[in-house]
Amino acid sequence: MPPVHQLTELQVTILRLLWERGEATATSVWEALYPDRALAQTTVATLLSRLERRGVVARRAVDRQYVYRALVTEAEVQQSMVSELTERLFDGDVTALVNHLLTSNDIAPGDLDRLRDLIDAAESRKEER
Amino acid sequence: MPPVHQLTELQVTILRLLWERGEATATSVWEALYPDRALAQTTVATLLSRLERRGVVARRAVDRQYVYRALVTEAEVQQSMVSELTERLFDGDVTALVNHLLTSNDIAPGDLDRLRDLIDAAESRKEER
DNA sequence: CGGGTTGTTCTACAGTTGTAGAATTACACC
DNA sequence: GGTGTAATTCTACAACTGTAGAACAACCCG
Repeated sequence: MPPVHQLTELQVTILRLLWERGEATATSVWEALYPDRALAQTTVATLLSRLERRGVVARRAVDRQYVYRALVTEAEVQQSMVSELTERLFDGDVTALVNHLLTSNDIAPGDLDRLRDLIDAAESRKEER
Repeated sequence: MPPVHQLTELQVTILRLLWERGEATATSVWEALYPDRALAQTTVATLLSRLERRGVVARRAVDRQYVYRALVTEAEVQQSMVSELTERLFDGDVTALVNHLLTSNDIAPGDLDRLRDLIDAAESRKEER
């Protein structure tokens, strides 16, 4: 697994499409993006080429076009970006991050119960080992 | 409060120093950074100037130097960067983020109990309103 | 007053990103 | 076999970032 370090918003957006679909051509990525971001096709092609050069995605030739797929998993990117952010903004203190999330307004009423369940699940996973 | 959008790692590192200290001269920021990142003093000065131009920090002249202070609060930056990340990587689902954190190895044994307390606290805050 | 010291600003440069037109390639079909 | 058509690659550019030397300003001290 290559070092993911940081990806920009647009790069992640593209990766998400690849994760969802497994594989996709440049054109189909462009189409999927279009409603939100009306980029030129060549722009998307450029982005994908650069990601390929960086080793973030790979491609294979099919017919007359390339089909791209992600070389990094969603979990890997989440892992590295979240821990980067935790480190940077919360001094590595995960509970501080969670506390921030709880204090923010982004929490829906039912979420709190779901979180308790998640914590219980995490606990039993821990005990198992 | 100005739109913070995204800040790079180094920019946040500098801001953190300003938050800790309230105010700081370019030189003292440089000194504090030095053990970790051996930058030239002029580099740090450049960074601070640019942040000032962007309205992220302000400065006032004292003696023969400038004293910088942050114009954005730590909470604001956390807010905007975390929700940005949640949006981007977890489709805005905060519980998915927390779940990721719980599943990762960054959780210390005692953290789970602390999190339960935090959830309880969040709940009573919610009920109060 | 002259020169060293210290801090700030200017200028510069390479790398990355978002952006996309221009050029090229390769088919597919008449 | 010539010509659209569709895709890829090349080239370009502005903005931002990390990086820092060079130049400048202002003070302090002898």
